[in-house]
Amino acid sequence: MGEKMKCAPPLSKETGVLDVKPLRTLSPMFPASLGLNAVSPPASWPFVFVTPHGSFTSGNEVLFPSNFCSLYPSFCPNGMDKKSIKSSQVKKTNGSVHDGAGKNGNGPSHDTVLAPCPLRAMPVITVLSDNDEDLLLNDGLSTSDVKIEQPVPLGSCPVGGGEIEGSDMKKPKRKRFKKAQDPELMMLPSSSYDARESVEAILMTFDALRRRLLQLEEVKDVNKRSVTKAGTIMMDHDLRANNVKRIGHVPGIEVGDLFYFRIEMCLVGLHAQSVSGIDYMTARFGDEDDPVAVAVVSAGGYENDDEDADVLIYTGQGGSGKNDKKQIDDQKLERGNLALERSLHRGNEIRVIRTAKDVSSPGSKIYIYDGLYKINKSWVEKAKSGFNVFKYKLVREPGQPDGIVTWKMIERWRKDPSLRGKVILPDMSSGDEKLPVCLVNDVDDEKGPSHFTYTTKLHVSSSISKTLHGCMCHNVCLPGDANCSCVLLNGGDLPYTSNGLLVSHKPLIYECGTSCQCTPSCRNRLTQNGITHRFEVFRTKDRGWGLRSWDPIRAGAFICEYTGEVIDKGREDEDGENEYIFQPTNTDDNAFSWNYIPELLGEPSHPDSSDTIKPLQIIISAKNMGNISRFMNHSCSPNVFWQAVQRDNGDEGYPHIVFFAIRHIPPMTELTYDYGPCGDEIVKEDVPNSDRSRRPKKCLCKSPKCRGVFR
DNA sequence: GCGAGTTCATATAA
DNA sequence: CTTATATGAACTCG
Repeated sequence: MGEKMKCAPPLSKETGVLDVKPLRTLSPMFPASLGLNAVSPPASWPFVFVTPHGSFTSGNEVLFPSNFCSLYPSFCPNGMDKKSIKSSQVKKTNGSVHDGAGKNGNGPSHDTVLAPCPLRAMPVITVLSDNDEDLLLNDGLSTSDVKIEQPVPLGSCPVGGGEIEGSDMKKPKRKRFKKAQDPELMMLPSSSYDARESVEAILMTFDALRRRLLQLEEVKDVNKRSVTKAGTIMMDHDLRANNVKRIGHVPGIEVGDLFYFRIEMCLVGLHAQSVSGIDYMTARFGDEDDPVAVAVVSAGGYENDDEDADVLIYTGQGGSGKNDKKQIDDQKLERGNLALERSLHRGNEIRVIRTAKDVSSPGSKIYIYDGLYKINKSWVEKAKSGFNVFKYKLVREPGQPDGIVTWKMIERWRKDPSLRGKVILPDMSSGDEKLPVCLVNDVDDEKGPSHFTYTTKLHVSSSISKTLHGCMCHNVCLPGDANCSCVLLNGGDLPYTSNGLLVSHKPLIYECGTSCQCTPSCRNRLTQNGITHRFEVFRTKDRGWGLRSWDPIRAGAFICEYTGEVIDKGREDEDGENEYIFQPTNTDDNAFSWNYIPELLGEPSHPDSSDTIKPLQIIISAKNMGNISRFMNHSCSPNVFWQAVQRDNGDEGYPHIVFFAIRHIPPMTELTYDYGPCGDEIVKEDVPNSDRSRRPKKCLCKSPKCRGVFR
């Protein structure tokens, strides 16, 4: 796309000189999207990826592009050849015992040379059972206490520097599922946090790709296949995690994790079947091989709703007609049914994925990982059709975090909000929001936050210019409409999908405003129409009040706007310490790593980087008036990011600040965003008076990537 | 607005 | 390498 950024390099206010920000190595927004955590790659080198481990098999020489080191000196350690850096050694230690934690100096340290590698060969965390699998399977039949995660050997990493593939790229050979016994795969462990990071990065990349494909499909009249297309692209590029089937816990995946498509569970190794409900593998028990089930997807939704949430009655597969779901034959004891039967005898753990209806998009389902179960008994039943079906009773293993129980609990609250309990205020907004926002305290005796006025509006001082743009669309703005001035302002596309998801993070998004002709139902008015999730402000254990949602929040979904009063620079702390300040930081180029990778679609890489982004002047104080966003806490591993949206005035330094979900967020998970790094200048130099309110505070986010302090 | 039916997909085991 | 299988996903129709 030939979109041109109109932003000039920023002028420093004090000197009037070009204000060139030094490149930062902090990753304020996204811990590691595909390993791009340390730097954003230069546009001319789009296919550079950095493994979160920094470990490569010995003998693999990885080459930097010629300009790489000059652009990112922090990446190229002194004394190393600029063009060719031999990565740190990875010992292949067949059979040796690892502690599996990586925290005791066993894993790669942060000083390890991070060597970039072409995308196709991006090392994906792959998880193995211990090489002594026989022992594990017989000893309690659980691998859940063994966490050995490894990057796959970079066999396909081309030596000689990554050739950039364009749209004419050949279909790469897809890697098959690996056998857990393969000694090739026995390598050093790394921390389980790396696995989490990898899983999140894979899911983020998939969904960004999917949203972009959806956006393209709306304009061109092509086959509507964004989900499968995005999935195929991910698979073809080996952008996946846990590509080794295993019994029990899958590293990087936690009970309660959400998925919107079956392919998402394939990509992260939770459930390898794209359609079938029973995932199984042949495992070795002593000197016998036996097929056992490793994961099942319960597609039945809540049909056994009143039953014990820890029990699942699962029906076997097979016996149904070709294009028909009806039984036309007895089920046979083969494939998945056989595996489930063997699992009953072997007593192995089986991952269970339950489904719920997605209320925000009727007809589609949400998949919820509900943890490990074991089969308790099995029997054959005559179905309504008169044919035999297999039934299996699965019972949840004790001691796991809540999964589907939380969903069922919220379902009850929704019908009768009094069941929520510990409610201080049923609606903090007193009806101003479209949905009530309750204030709850499950933790201590605090009766609520100090007084403020709830407002859903941004209160702007009159000095801000009000020149408005406006489109002439009659009903609603349509994707690809070259006559819509709002589409053009947004670079040729509507920024949101038809179901209200942000496609890509942008320096600035132009929504339709008061001078646009389109109706309020125009999709380009997403964030001005108010909240769409049922939120609660709750008491945290150690960080005051926080924000979370009863509803699941999908990646890219609009959460809320930062409302309050726009204040002049230098007046942030006029009446003492002000913890309710929003001030945009211009150092978050990592926000753009949330976006899809253009090269995967054969598009040129986008020039969205810090030097094209005009810094925003706006400072918002929510001290005296504000909404739910004033309760959102800081995290160094956030699940929410902010986005500037132009809507009702012409001054691009004073946009609205709105929040979107980075990834799928399960119900009752605290929402957090990154308040931005402490500028070095603030930490090192004396804090000027005008910056007293921005004094660095000790961070309690507990993220492994925690920077220790925030503003 | 829904449920049934249709079409076109896909990852994996065998 | 090919083929059969499956509690898919998105759409159309009544």
